[in-house]
Amino acid sequence: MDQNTDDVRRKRPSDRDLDAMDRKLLGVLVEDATTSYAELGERVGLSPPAAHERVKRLRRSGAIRRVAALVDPDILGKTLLAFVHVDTTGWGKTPALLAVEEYPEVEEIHSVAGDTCMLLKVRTESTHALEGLLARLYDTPGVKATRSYVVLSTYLERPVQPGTTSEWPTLVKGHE
Amino acid sequence: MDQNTDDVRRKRPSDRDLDAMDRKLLGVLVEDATTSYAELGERVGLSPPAAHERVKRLRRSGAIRRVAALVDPDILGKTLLAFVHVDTTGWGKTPALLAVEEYPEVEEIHSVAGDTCMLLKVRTESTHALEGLLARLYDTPGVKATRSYVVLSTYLERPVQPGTTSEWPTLVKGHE
DNA sequence: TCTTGTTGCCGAATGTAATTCTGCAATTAT
DNA sequence: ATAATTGCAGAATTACATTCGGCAACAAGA
Repeated sequence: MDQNTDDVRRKRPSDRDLDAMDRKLLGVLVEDATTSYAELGERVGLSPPAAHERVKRLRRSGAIRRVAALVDPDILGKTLLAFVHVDTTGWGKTPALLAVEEYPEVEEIHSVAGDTCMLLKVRTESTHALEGLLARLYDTPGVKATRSYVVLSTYLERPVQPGTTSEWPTLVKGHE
Repeated sequence: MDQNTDDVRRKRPSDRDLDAMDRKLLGVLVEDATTSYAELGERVGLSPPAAHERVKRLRRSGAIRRVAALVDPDILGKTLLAFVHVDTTGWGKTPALLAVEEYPEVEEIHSVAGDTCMLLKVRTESTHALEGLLARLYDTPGVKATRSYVVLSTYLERPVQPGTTSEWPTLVKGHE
C-alpha cells in the first residue's frame, strides 16, 4: 500500500476522506461485491475504469477491509447463536482470554463498559458445544462468571453499513 | 435458483450436504472471496473449473448467502459500537420494533432467551446518534427499558466461520 | 490573471480470469 | 452386466479486469 503524505495542504479529498461517490460505491459493494465494474459504474454514474480506480483506492485506504463470502450458519450446522457476557476479576482483556479466538465458534470479542467486562458473540452446533466453550472460558484465569444470552431467532444480521442517519426523528420531535 | 427435487432417493450428497471439499472451499472464501478460481483450485486440490462448479453449487444451495465487501467502521465514521438489550412488556418482537432495520446503524436484531427480550447490535457515529436511536426505541410501543453495553475496544469481529471444534479440551479433561 | 501541476474521468486496447463445453472415469442404480 | 448420473480436467470461448493515453477541471503558485 503506497502512502501519500505530501497532500496535507490540499483541500481536495485525501485518501482518508470519503465523498458521496465513494459511499455510493460502498453501498453497492456491501450488498454484492461480485458486481462487475460495468454494472457498478452504471449504478453510481461512472465509467467502469473510473469505478475500478475508486474501488482500488477504497481497498488501498482500508475503507474496504476485505471481501468475504458470507455463509449460512444453519447449512454449516451452526444453529446455536449466543452472546456471552464475561465477568472477570481485575482487567479481563488478557491474552489468555483473547486466546479463545482460536475456536471458529467465536465470532466476536469485545471489551465493554458497564457491569460486564467482555462480550463474546459465539455460534456453535449444539448446546453441548456451547457448554464446552463456556467450560473453556471458566478455565481461563480471571474469569469469575458468564451470562449467556441464547438467541431464539435472528431478524437482522448484516455487516457494517456505510450509511448514517442524518436526522433522528424522535430527537427532532423532542425539541418541538 | 433452480430447485432439484428429484434426487431424494439417492445416497449421494444432496444440495443440503457439505463435504470436506466444500468446507475447504468455504474456508478460503470467507477469508477472501476475490480469490481466483486458479488459486482456489490449487489450494483445495481441484482444477479451476471444478472449483468454479462447486462454488456455483454452494451459492445456489444458499451455503454461500452472498459475497460482501466488509468496510472499516472507523473510516466510515461509525466509531461507536454498542449492544443494546431491550426489555419489553409482553412479546417484544413486533413489527414496530423490527422496523428499526431501516436505520443503517442497526446491524443485528435478535430475540433472545433470558432476562432480556431483544438484543441489538448497533454502530453509530457519536453518542448523540446512539441517543437518537435509543430515543427511537423508547418511542416504540412495548419497550420499557434498554441496557446499552458500549464497546471500548474490539479484539475480534468476523462473520460466520465454516469450521467447528471437534473436541473441547476442558470437557475431555473433566471426564478424566 | 496566467501558467503549471495535479487529479479524475472516459474510451480504447490489452491482459487475465470466468465460464462453457467436451470427453472421460468413477460411482450409483437398475 | 448395463445404464445413468455425477464430478473432474483440459481446451476453448466469452466476459471482465486492468492499463494506457488523452482530455477537462480544479488547485496552487508566480
